Amino acid sequence: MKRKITLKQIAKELDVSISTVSKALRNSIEISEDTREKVQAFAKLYNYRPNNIALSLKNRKTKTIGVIIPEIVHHFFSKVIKGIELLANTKGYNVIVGLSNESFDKEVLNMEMLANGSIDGFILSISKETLMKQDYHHFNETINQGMPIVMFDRVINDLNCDKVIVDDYEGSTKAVNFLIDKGCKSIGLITTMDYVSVGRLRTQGYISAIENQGAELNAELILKIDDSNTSEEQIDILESQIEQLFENNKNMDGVFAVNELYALIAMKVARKRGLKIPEDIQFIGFTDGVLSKHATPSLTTVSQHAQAMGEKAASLLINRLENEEDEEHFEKVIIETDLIERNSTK
Amino acid sequence: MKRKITLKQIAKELDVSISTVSKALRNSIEISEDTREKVQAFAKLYNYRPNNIALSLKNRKTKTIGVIIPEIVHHFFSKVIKGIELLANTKGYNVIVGLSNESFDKEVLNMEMLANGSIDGFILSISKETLMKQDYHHFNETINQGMPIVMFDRVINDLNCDKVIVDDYEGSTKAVNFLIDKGCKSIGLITTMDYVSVGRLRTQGYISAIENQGAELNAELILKIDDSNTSEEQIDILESQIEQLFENNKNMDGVFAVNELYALIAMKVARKRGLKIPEDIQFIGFTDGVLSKHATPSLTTVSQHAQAMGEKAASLLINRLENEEDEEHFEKVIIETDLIERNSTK
DNA sequence: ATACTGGGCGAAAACGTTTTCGTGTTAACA
DNA sequence: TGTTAACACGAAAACGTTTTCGCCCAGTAT
Repeated sequence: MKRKITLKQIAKELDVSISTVSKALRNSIEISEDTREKVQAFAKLYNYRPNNIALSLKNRKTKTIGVIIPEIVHHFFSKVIKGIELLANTKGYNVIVGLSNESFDKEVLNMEMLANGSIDGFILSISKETLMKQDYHHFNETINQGMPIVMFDRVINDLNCDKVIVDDYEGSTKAVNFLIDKGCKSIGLITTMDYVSVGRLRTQGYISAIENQGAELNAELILKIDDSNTSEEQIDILESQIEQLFENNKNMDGVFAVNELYALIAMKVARKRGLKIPEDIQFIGFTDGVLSKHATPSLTTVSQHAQAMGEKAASLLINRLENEEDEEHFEKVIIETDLIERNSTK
Repeated sequence: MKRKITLKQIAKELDVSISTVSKALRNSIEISEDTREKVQAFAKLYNYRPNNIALSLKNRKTKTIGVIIPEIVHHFFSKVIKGIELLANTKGYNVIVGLSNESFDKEVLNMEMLANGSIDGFILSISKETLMKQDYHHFNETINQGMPIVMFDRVINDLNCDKVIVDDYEGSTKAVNFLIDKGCKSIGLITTMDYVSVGRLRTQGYISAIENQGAELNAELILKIDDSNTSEEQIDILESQIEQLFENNKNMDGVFAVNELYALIAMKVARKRGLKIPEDIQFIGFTDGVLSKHATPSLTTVSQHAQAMGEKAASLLINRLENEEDEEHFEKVIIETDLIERNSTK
């Protein structure tokens, strides 16, 4: 077991100075061709690679991006990571992942762990608990220390950082309008509580689509789920709430859900009640997960282009890291949504 | 924007030496109480945190684990990462993620990027291309340089590292026996090509369960899918292959699939052919993804306990990193599978 | 013979820590 | 008063790089 070789060892072995070795390896013209070749041959033989940590210390940059997300077992987030990793890799960056588990404390802890020199910048999506507490001091402190942040999906507006979001509002109106075009007269909405900004925006999109149609808004048709405690076995509760929604709106012939799970459960309830999809009732979800694609019937959905979001976020961050120029001017990139038609709509 | 403060700056400000500051902050008795308090107060005021990179360089350890996986948009792998992250975090370690995308070259590249000091050890699952080429030099080199590796799920046996695997063989026999117990007389198998070790083992489990029953093995009942080109739109091909399987075995009344997607598509085909699930034909998949849980009908499945695998892998690695003693003796941990009964079986 | 020029190389600083080993001052003791 | 011990602190090395600057020597010009 031979440990990795260092410049110092090469220098000693070849009886030259460390500086000479370093310069020779970097093909400096200061060094004679003879010495250069000798050093390079030796280095190659021993498979020399510069130590990253030493380089990081010297250059005061790590070429590493910190990513903090609420959850990784989640199609959307893992796809974003994929996008980040893909782009980061092409630019020679590594990606270090921290999970907040939707917890404020873990989010803060994770950021503190990474902000002490381990990374050059953050890409993150805010945890639900943080959104609820509205305590953003850790973001501000990080930014004030000169470490750039790029937020995606769950962002807060008045913060000095770049943001990448999906056009939730527009995506929702698109979906609801689509249902209306397909003949739906009574469209239900299954959404989250308002503190999750994406839930709020999607709700607003629904509302404006309905109102633009000249139809009056029926509060009975809107179901707001409290998913703050993310326990797996509240799925039963979810199902009974949706059951209730159907019970209260017997003539409901369309449902827009802000995520695919809600949509799937709703379809299940509809089926139980003997409704045919999409003949009697149509469904659209929001997100581009696997569930939608392989559900029966497959679910028409508003695609968020998660991977593109990740790539864009990484690209924004790396740009900011490598061009110090454009300080004080922050971008807010909006990723367009697409409506993917499948079999849950006519 | 004030950059992070260093020992040197504190020393200058308080007119003491760097060593004094360092010792004062670590509560060394060498330093008088007066000075200690003064330094600590100042440090607290300016929110001093030691620079991780400098510490890494000094200690020659980074407290960071490198994870290389073939794909992250995948329930199994993301759950493993979750387990790794969870355990690593409690031990003060960070996790840096690299994706091989099932490509040999990217796997090698990613490992090289990280093996130069950025991390203390690897946790990885081998890419399909690497398995096919059977070129493991990069693993051996890494190990020879004194950097420990823990492999999970897709492992190779004759390598000096710890391994965490799921008992694929036993899981499969369990599943097939379950189908037999439930009255299935003609059980189909949908599996992958043999070079994917987990596919091979699961196939063997199927075979031995059938043979143990005294039944003769019918090659017609076994469908091996070539998923080496992982293009999304070969799903149609997949479907038609499964269609063929049904066509060739009209009396098939049970199907065991080595992953949940195969099982779902098979259920879809069965439904198209007018078969009722589970009355006419029963299904079991392998994996614990979301699809199984929310499919219609929900899929009985062999659960792999992915998160537990991740935790175990991280724990093995960290143990090895922190106790230099037990070199040369490597563990192979087997995670038991569980059969989760849902509605695709009687 | 003297003064330049420049090629080839090494010493040293710097990045931010921790830690070992002095060293100077003071108080106590003989 | 002289020796010693304890106390409080600082200098410096080390981790592995890169880079600036200076030095030596040979060759060329004067």
